[in-house]
Amino acid sequence: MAEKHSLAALQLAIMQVLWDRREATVADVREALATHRDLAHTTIATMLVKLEKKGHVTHRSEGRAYVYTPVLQPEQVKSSMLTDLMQRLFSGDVTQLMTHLLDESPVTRDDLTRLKALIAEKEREVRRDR
Amino acid sequence: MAEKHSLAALQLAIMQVLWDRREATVADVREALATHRDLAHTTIATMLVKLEKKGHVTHRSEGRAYVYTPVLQPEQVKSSMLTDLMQRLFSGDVTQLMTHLLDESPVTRDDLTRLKALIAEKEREVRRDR
DNA sequence: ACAGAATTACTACCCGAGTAGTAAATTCTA
DNA sequence: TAGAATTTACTACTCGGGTAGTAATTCTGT
Repeated sequence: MAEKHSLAALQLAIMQVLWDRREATVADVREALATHRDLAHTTIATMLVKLEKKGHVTHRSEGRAYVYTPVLQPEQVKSSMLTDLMQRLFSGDVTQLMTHLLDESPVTRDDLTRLKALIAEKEREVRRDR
Repeated sequence: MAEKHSLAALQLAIMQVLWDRREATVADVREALATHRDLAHTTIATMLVKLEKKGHVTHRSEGRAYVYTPVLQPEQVKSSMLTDLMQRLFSGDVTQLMTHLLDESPVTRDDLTRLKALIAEKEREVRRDR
């Protein structure tokens, strides 16, 4: 039962950093995002507090600074968000989503090859699991 | 060039109604959503005003009431939102998205069969188009 | 013609994301 | 050890989604 783990843009960006490094201080996060956006130190700090309030991260003290760690795995959050969108846009129907994707986004020959491989793999799994 | 046509939950629900019926009054929308949620007439009205301000709908007067029509096709909006999420979650990589989908969501044997068909179809298209 | 129903216009709130300043505490450094 | 730098705590503000009340207007049935 996928919970409501949806995150908005900046919050997700912050989580990505935490997932990447397994843990990070405010300064770390800020620096990691610096290439894209120059945010105030306090902005990141505020966001981390909010993320902690929502249960997405925890922190421990280390010297003067807080070291934040993610609580959930990226897969969980991504699943949650994807499922959410799939629900809203395609009534939760995977096939519909895929159809749309194949029709409306630029899919290369390579992508198709990879997809076929993925599906073959998945078929083997399904067969094995039952 | 997918613009920023993202819509939040209620706004999307309203658009779905408009797409379904091609046009609708506030009362129509309200009634259509009534099974799920009992919103005040004015809530829908406010939302439609906001949607109009964003360019998602237009209206014409018909008697005492406004008849609203969608400006964009559902595919455009869905593409935009899906692309958006794909960007944020999977750096815009279709294959990654698909992989995640196959790994983390409940995909039935039937789904797989349908997907294979879709891909075969798409391959024919790609071959033809070049 | 008029009471009542329907409808839009306007206003107001709450909430969470995002953004950041200021104050206070802590730590580093010359 | 005094001053500079770092960092958290607290506060505040904007913006958009969501929600709806009240007022004004317009129809509609009797």
